[in-house]
This record gives sequence, structure tokens and C-alpha cells, in this order.
Amino acid sequence: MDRDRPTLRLQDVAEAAGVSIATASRSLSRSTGVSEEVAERVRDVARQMGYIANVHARSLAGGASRSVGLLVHEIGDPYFTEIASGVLHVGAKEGLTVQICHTGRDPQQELEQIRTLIANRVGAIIVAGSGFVDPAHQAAAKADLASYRRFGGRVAVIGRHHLSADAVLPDNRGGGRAVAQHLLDLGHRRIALVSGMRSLTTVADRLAGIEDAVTAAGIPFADLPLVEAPFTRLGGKQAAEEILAAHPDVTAVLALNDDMAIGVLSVLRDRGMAVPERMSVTGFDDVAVAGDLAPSLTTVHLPMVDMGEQALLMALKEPSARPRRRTAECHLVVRDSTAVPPA
Amino acid sequence: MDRDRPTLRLQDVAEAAGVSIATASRSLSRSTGVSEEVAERVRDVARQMGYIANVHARSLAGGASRSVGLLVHEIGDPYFTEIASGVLHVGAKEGLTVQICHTGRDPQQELEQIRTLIANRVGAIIVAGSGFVDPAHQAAAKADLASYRRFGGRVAVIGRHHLSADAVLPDNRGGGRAVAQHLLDLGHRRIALVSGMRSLTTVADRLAGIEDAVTAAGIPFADLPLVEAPFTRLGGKQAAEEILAAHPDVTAVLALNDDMAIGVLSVLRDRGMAVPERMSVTGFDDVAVAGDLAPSLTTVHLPMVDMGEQALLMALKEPSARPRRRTAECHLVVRDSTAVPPA
DNA sequence: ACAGTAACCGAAAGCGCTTACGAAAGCGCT
DNA sequence: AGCGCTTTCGTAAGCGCTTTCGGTTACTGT
Repeated sequence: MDRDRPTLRLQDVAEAAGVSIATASRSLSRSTGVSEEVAERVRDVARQMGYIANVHARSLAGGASRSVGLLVHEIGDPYFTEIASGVLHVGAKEGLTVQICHTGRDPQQELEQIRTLIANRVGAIIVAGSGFVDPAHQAAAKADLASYRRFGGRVAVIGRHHLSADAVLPDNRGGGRAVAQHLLDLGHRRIALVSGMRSLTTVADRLAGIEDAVTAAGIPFADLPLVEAPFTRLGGKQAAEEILAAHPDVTAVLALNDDMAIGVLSVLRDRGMAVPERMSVTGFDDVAVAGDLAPSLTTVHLPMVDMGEQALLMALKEPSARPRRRTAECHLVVRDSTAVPPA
Repeated sequence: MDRDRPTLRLQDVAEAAGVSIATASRSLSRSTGVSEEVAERVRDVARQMGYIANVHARSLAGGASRSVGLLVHEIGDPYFTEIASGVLHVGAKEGLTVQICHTGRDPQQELEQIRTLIANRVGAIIVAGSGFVDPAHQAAAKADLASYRRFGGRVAVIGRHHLSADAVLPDNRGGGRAVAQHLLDLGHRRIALVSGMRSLTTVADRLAGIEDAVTAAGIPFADLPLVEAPFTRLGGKQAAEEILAAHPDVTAVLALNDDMAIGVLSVLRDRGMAVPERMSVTGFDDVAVAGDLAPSLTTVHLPMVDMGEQALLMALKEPSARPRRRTAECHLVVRDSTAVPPA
């Protein structure tokens, strides 16, 4: 975009077609108030000249913007990849461009990216990766988003319920219950938990579900070895090392997401511990590769693509005064990484 | 963005700070021509009011836009995911917003998305997934991009050299040569090729490299069983079925991308054919999961994140009259899916 | 033939910003 | 004091579009 090298303007098209700018504009947008023949001619001329309207001018003058924003920690993370895929699908179908922003798990950057999206006057902001832990950033973001909403912007959050916005939430508690129950049913009693940071509501909810199940089975939740580590593959590795060292008697490792489970699997493979014969391992999320691992991973399926789609659709629908919640069902997917504990 | 619910304007800030709009503008952008005290005051007021400038108005008036576009087939495809990651990283660092568009492998949609990006007057367009097969679409895209460039837009293509634009290209031929050589070195002679559509230059180049190697080893390239299928996991499965049925003597399957290789592996697992003991399998790309599969996949590593970064950086640098090329080095990564052929 | 109506189109006013340009004020110098 | 220079700031002219408003025209019914 250079000022000095001008692009084709609507005026150029209008002149070439022998009509006024107003008529040209009407012909190219909602062609009402223009005779069909004129509109047709203008469109022909525009096409021949290769005219492409300027979105900036259009939204300045017109109002509504044709784009939405998506906030993720890191697009390479499979969890966010799938959400982005859902959002992009809906976006393409609705003729919206999607601006994706990396927060890099940095609250400061997250705040900046939110501001950037607001500056772009996007029609909706989907917050998929939200890492606000400290009240200061959270409050700032909330304030920005509030004023954004005041002038008509829509906000939807995926995976957390905060920022007083519409939210799409996986049934983390139900999923946690299901996967724990699965291990209990197989006969496991010494189950180690490989957890992300408990300050994340996602983690807290999943743990709550696990607690439901084990408590019902008569096992005190506090008895289960639990290691908190970053929600990443490396975190899973570290946690696995720690658990194997401190608790040689565990027969199953329940990881709170697939990434960590993959880390656990790699440690077990390095140590020559057979999965699932010696040790059962479960994940959470059911990322695309979970079924391709060997052994394929027993995990809780989250409909992430769906969640992305739902979030955008929810945001685009008529706004409601109070934040809406939509729960995404999770279900257990039993694959090859779990079995009865060794005798 | 609603017209009737107005957002804070620069004028509001100016009034609150007791200065003119011009001064307010200067204070908030490149603060030249304003005394530091005034600029400071304006910035304070703006911050307190929660003012966020309107990008549309800004780029209409000013010229340069702070955003770039990225075209991919499907963000969920790991190849594109990593490229997108690279582009987003550079974008975040440079303060650019990135608009990602899905083409869904549909030439028509690809064309539309290019137009959308031009309409958004993005500063650069990175074409990662380009599926132009028919001359008509290709010509149309070329025309649009040409006029886009004429007014200062930058274009960079990843993985193909066409559209007369800057390009970042993996050394597909070298990679093909390397992986074929690896199998030859292990002693394989009956090597089946699981190929994407040969009309793709990527495929053609990789095949050329393979031909180089096998020809040098004294094997007529045409003797190798070759199945063309979609460049997807499913395509890999289909191709594998076909090959196993028609060529039971094959000892190695060389797939032209990892996705197809994963499909091949799953077919082999279903049939109980041990990899690599009974059959060696190789991929191409080295997507993130390649190392996590079991057996982990021997493949050709492409620096995809790098390529995304390079493409954007190249586009942002001063343009050159003639299209530049940058070659991304590939290298073979030997893992557990290849071994000497069965005796 | 004429008022009344509907359909079509053009002139012009903005949308919120940047940036010439010019005015005013402060400075050192003769 | 008067001159030119620099610094600082305000006025106003757009950027390319949409949309209101009013003017023309063509068409109807009487």
C-alpha cells in the first residue's frame, strides 16, 4: 500500500462506465435503486478494469466490518490449530477474513493483540488462548473488551468462562470423570496425575472430574500422586521422570492433555516400559495425532473444530445481554494405551 | 462495528487534552513536531480514556497498512500449520496483523481469497498453498497480483515458483535424491512410490530427485511401481492398498509426504506387516508428529517454520524488479521406519 | 393534458484519520 | 527594533467509499 502509487478507485470505474460515483457504489454493493442494466454495465466495467474495492474506505464509510479476530497462544499447538480450523471454515463460508494473533502465552502481548484487533474494528473477537493469571492484565483486557462491546463488537471465549463474554466450554469435569472411571474400571488403583498448572480453570475442572470418580470408588483423591508441570510435551516428560522416581508402584498415568501424555509415552519408551502392559497412559483433548501414535492414545475427545465454529457462530448471532454458555460434549476414546494393570 | 454506537474518536481525545486533532494525531503516531510535554499529556489522556485508533481511518488517510495476508489450503494440515506459525511469529514481532485465508484447495476460492486480501490492502501476500492447475485461474490470479504489486503490494510464494513472485523453495529434488539414496544404501531395490498428483511442481521435483538417485544406481525409474493419489492420509492408504495388491515383492514404500506415509503405516499395521522388518517406509516434510509415530518416521526435514518466516521477511524487504528465489535446505532424518530389506 | 407517483440517478456530506500548509511565537543576530 | 530562522501548533484538504437527499424522468390514472 503506497500512497504515491494509487490503486484503481471507484471514481475511475464510474467514469469509465459513464455514471456517478454513487451509482457505481450502489451497483457494486447491494444493487438497490439502480436499474439492472446499469448495474450490470458497471459490474462489467469494474471486472474488466480489475477493480477491487478498498475495505478500509468501505468500512469507514459504511460501518460493518467483514473481519473477525482470533487469539491463540501458538498456532502450532494442535489444540489451537483445530480451533483455528473451525473458525476459518466458518469465516470462509460467511465471507469474513480472519485475523489470527499469537499471544505467545504472554499476558502483555495478549493485551496488545486484543487492542490491535479492536483497532482493526473486527466484528468479533474469539479468545481461544487466554492466559490471564494476574488480576491487572485481566482487568485491563476486560475494560478494553467492555468498551469494544459497547460499540457493537462481539466477544466469545473458548475453554474458559471469564471476561464476562459468551463462552464455549468443553465438559472438562465430565471428561475427567470418564477417563478416571475408565482406569478404575480396568482395575487401576495407583494412578498418577500429570497435571498442568492448577490455576488454569481447565486443569481445575478436569481434576474435579477425576476427584468425583476416584472418591466414588472409595479412594481419597489426595492419595494420588500429582505433579504439576507446564501444559506441554516437555512438561509431560519432566512429570513422568518425577513420578517414576518417586512412585514406582503406579500402574497408570493420567495426563491432563495429550501433549503431556505424548511426553510421558516418550519417557516410558526410553525406559523400555511397555505401554499398556506395564503402564497405562491416558491423555485429554484427542488431538489429530492421538490415533496415530503407537500405541494409539486412549484419551478424551474434545470437538475442537466444532468449538471454533460454535464460538464464531455464537458471536455472530444476535448478542444477548447476559453471557451465554455452550457446553461441548466430551467423550472417552479408548485406544491401545490402556489395559488392565500388570498382575 | 456499528455505525450508531460510536467509538471514541481522535477528536474526543483532542478535546479532552485541549489540543487540536492534528496535534493529537501527531502525539499518538510519530511524535515529531510536537513538544514532548504536550505529546505526553495527549498520550496520558488517550490511555485514560481507553482510546484505540481506527485502523481503517488510519490507513485510508496515511497509506501504509499494518497487516499481511497468508493463503493456505487448510490450517489443520501440519505443513501449513508450521508455515503459519513462522509467519505469525514474524508478524507479531513486526507489529503486523496476519489475515489467514483458507482456499480449501479450490482454485475459485483461492482467487476470491486473493481478491479479499487485496481489498484489505494488506502490505504483503504470502501464498503458501497454491493449487492453480488450470491456466484460466492461474492467469486471473497473476493479473490481480500484478496490479496489486503495481501499487506497492508485495507477494511471496512458498513451495512453488510461479506467479512471477519472490519464492521460498525447499530443495525438493535434493530431498528426493537423499531419501531414495538412503533406501538404496540399505539395499532396497523394489521401492514403491506413493505419490501426490504429478501436476504439482512439488511432486514433480521430488520425483526428479528420486529418479536421479535410482538411475545412478542403475535402476530404470520407470520400473518402480508408482501410484498417484491425493496428497493426504487417505490418499496414502489407498495407494498402499493398491501397491500391496499389485506388487507383493516391494520391500520399501517411499511416500512423497508425511501425511501419505502415515496412511501407509496404518495400512501396514492393519495387515500386521512389521515396519521396518518386513517393509521400510519413508515420508517427506518431517511434520511435527513424525518423530512421535511408532515406528518413528524416517523422512526429509523441511524447515517449514523457517520458510514461513523467510517468506514474510523477504516480502517485507525492499522489492526487487525480478523475482528472487531462496532455497530452503532439506535434510534426511533417519528414524525407525527404515531398515535393511528382509532377507 | 396534467397532477401524482414511482423509479432512477447525481451532488454532496460525511466516516476518522494523516499531513501539507500557514500562522504564531520564540530565538539569536545585526 | 527589525530581520530571518526554527519550533510548535491549528486549519483544512483530502484518503475512497456509503448514503441521504433532492432532482429528473417516465409512467400511471383521470
